[in-house]
Amino acid sequence: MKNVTIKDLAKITGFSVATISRVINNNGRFSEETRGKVLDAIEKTGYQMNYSAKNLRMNKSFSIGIIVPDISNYFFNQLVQKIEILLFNNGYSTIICNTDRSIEKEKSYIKTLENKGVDGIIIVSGNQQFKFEDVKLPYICIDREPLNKKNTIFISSDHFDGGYKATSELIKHGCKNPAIAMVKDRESTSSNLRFAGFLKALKDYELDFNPNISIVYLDKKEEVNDNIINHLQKNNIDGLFTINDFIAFKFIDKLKYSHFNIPEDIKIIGFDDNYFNKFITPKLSSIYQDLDLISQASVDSLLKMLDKDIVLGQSISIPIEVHLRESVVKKI
Amino acid sequence: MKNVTIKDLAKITGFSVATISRVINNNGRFSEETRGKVLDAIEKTGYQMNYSAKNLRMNKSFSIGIIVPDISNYFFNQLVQKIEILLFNNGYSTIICNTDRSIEKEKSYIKTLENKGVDGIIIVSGNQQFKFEDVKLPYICIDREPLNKKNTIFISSDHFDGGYKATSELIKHGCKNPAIAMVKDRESTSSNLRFAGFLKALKDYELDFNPNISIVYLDKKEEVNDNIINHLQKNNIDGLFTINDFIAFKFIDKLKYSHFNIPEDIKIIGFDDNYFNKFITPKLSSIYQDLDLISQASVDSLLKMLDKDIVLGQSISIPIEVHLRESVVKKI
DNA sequence: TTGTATGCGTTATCAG
DNA sequence: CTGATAACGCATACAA
Repeated sequence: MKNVTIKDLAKITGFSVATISRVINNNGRFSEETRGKVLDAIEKTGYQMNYSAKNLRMNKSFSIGIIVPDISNYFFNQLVQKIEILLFNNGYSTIICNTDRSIEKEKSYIKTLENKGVDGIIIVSGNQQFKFEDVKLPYICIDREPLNKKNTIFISSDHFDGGYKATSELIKHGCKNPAIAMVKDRESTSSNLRFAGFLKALKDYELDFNPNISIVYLDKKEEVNDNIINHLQKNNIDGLFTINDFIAFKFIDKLKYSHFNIPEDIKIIGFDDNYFNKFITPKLSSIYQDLDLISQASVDSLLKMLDKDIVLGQSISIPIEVHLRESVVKKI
Repeated sequence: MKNVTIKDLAKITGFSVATISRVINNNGRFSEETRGKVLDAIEKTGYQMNYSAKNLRMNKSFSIGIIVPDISNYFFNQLVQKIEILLFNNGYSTIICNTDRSIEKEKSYIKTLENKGVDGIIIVSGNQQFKFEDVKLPYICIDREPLNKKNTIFISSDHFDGGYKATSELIKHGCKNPAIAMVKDRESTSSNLRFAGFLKALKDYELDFNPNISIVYLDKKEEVNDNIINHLQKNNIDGLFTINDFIAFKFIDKLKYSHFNIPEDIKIIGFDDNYFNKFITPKLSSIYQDLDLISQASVDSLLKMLDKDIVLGQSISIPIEVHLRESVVKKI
């Protein structure tokens, strides 16, 4: 059964393909009667638009690429899912590219995406080193501040505020010697800002900052080993702001086999507010990022960008929320 | 800067577009010398294939739709991610459709996918009622047994074995009165088989089955409420096989506020082996599904199907594994 | 308000 | 081994 085309519709209705096309796209002018007849024919034949032809003709592909460091991470996979749905509802397909935090992969993916003819790209977080000077497609950045903001939109949670509030909560609940746990050599706009927020809180509450003590570095595999636990013990760390929830999970798990009690001896707060925070023991406090707002803003901006209907160079900041649970306050 | 096309390459090299096309696709015959020249020109110009044109001409789209009941579910989102990567590596884009377990949405998505011109569809789990008689595209089924297997491939973990082994482990570890927890009115091939495995285990170990006691139904929101806990208490349920890990999480959370201790008073085992099982207290036992094998088999089958290089009607069964943890055995 | 004709970039057929 | 050309389905400039 051959697919029916506008040519067939033309034959059936007696109009020309041009008129059919106009009715379908609702542009140009035609009589109501014509519209009715064409719509009838479409109904009867089950006509379906051939998007390859349309795309070729209009030089569009109705697909968007999204570049993300690590799709197994809660925040990223939620974000991708939400963006995917929003784009789908706008008629776009989403092509997901997982870089494994490798700059080479990122570059190669961007090439592939250009090659595939996507209409635009959403770049999520990732290593700061890579510049986008040579990306010709419209793109927006989530959580990674581009060096040159002139021709893009930058969307991000207020990570500085998140780091600040996370640390402040630890201090307000009695921590005299809080530390931050982060991954060695993993630089990103968002983690840098969270760290800056951490520092600012220490300063505002007049606590000392000693980089050798107050920063707990994990290796790339994010392993929490005995050395790290010893470090906490030796230096009387009584509060821990982990750069994300997943790392907090690993600390909580490891600390079960130590002399630390949470939150009595050490309080912990993470970032992202993973769905499972409520199900671990103790329930994990965290900084909540509004995934719905972020994805909505991203898709809106990108689609407007495609329509050249937006001023470039903007930065959009999404507020965070503190979600306090047992890992900081026993009774909640 | 206009995109360079094979026409430009033809002009540059002095060959015809036909020859250029042959070299690019490596079909037909041409001299090594020709190939070299063309490849040079491609290199120099940075030529990129226009897939819309190719797709139009070849009546292909190099995109695949995947229909999934609930992307927020661990098993489904992992599966989708893995399939997405495999397809991408084969040059295909993936269009993800989340049905929210609604048959209407499912039907409408299938229409949209046909409309978008995808080359094939992967259908994951979902309600059994829907028939695929009218799906014209090639499709494969994961975890949902199609009524008519003649023109598809059916891929699934061995859910019966999973249900059997989960229940057997409870019994072997001392449960005299195990129950199964499942969602009311959510019929799927996989949950039916898990349930069948549960029944078979009871029978083999000569335990009674009383549907009013041994089946714990949750409502669609999967809420574990006080009534349910009372039911466990009143009927001396000492083992619980939950139809997935997520429901197990909710039980574990709720049971913390009851007189039950896990695993002393009641043992729990789930299904899917969620990544977070290791991080909750007690660590959750589960039936592990091999997501890599499932996704690999699915993509392989579908791609072969597109090449008409596979015998239809096959069923592929993927073995499961029991992962025992603290929720069944205290020391592991 | 409608029709005609052209071209988007590619592949495939046929002829040389 | 290579070239000329038609065709894929659609949108649009221009003509009527």
